[in-house]
Amino acid sequence: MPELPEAETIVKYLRPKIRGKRVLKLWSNTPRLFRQGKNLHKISILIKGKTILDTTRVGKNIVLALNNQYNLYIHLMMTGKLLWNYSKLRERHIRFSMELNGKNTLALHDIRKFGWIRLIKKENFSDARVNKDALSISFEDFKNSLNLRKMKIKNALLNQKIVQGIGNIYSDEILWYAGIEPLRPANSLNSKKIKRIYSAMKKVLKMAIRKGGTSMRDYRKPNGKKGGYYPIRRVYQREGEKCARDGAIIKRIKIGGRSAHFCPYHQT
DNA sequence: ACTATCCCCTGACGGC
DNA sequence: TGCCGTCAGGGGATAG
Repeated sequence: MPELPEAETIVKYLRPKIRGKRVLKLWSNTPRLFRQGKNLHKISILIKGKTILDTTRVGKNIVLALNNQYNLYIHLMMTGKLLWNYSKLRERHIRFSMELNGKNTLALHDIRKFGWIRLIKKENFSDARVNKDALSISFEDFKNSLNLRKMKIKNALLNQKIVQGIGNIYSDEILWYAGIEPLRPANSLNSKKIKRIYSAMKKVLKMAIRKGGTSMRDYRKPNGKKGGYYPIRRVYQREGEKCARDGAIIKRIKIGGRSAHFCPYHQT
C-alpha cells in the first residue's frame, strides 16, 4: 500500500533517471485510469513531445512536472507500482506506459486498477495543498485541524484533507509511538498529546523512508526490490503478539471498515 | 461538518 | 479439484 514513504522512495529512485527526458509515446488499455471524463488521447495531446523537468511528491501523489503548464499526477492507490524499463514478457497488469527518449519506459502496473493518472495545471498546485503534506505541515496547522474534528484520531490521520500521506500502516505505527488509542476523538487530545503524535508522525515516516518503505504484498521499488520497514513495524498486522514496549498483547479492531492495531496497555 | 456505508477491482486464502 | 465467501484498503460518492 503505497503511502508517503513508498511514494518518496519511488520519487528518489526515478528523479535522476527521468529528469530532462522527452515523452515520445503513451499507451494504455485502461480508460478508467484517467477519471473525470479524460482519456488517453486528451492526455497525449498535452504531453507528447514535452520534457519532464522534475519528479516530486505531495502526500501519496507522485508528480511529474512538464515543461508546459501541467503536472502529471500519479496515485498508486493500493496495488500500483511504477516500473522503470520493465520486461514486457514478464509483466501482467500493465495499465499505462510512457516511452521516453533514450529507449526508456515508465510503466504503471496495477493489479486492481484503483490507481489513477491526472493532468493538473501548475496554477492549481497550490501551497495550501503542499503544506498539508505530513512532512511539511506545521505543528500549529496540525493541531488546529485536529482541534476542529471530533472524528477518531485514527480516521483523522487517514483523512487526506487534514494531513496528506498517511495510510493504514503508518497511522497504526504513529499512534503506537505516540501512545494514543486510535479510538480517541481528535478534539479530545490536549496540546501535549498532539505534540506526541506530531513528533511520532515525522519520526515514523522518516524512518520508513530510510528503510525504503513497507513491502507487505504488492509494493516494490521501481527496480523491483522490497522496502525494509515491514520487519521493524511495531503494531500493524501484529495482532496477538507482544507489544515491544510493555509486553501487552496487541489488539486488532475495526474502525470505519479498516483494521486498526494497537497496544491496549500503553495507548490511552 | 461529520458518520456510515457502498463501490471500484483482483488475487489470496480458508472452509467444505 | 473447485466453488464460494471474505478480506485487503484509498478515496469518491451518497444518504442521513
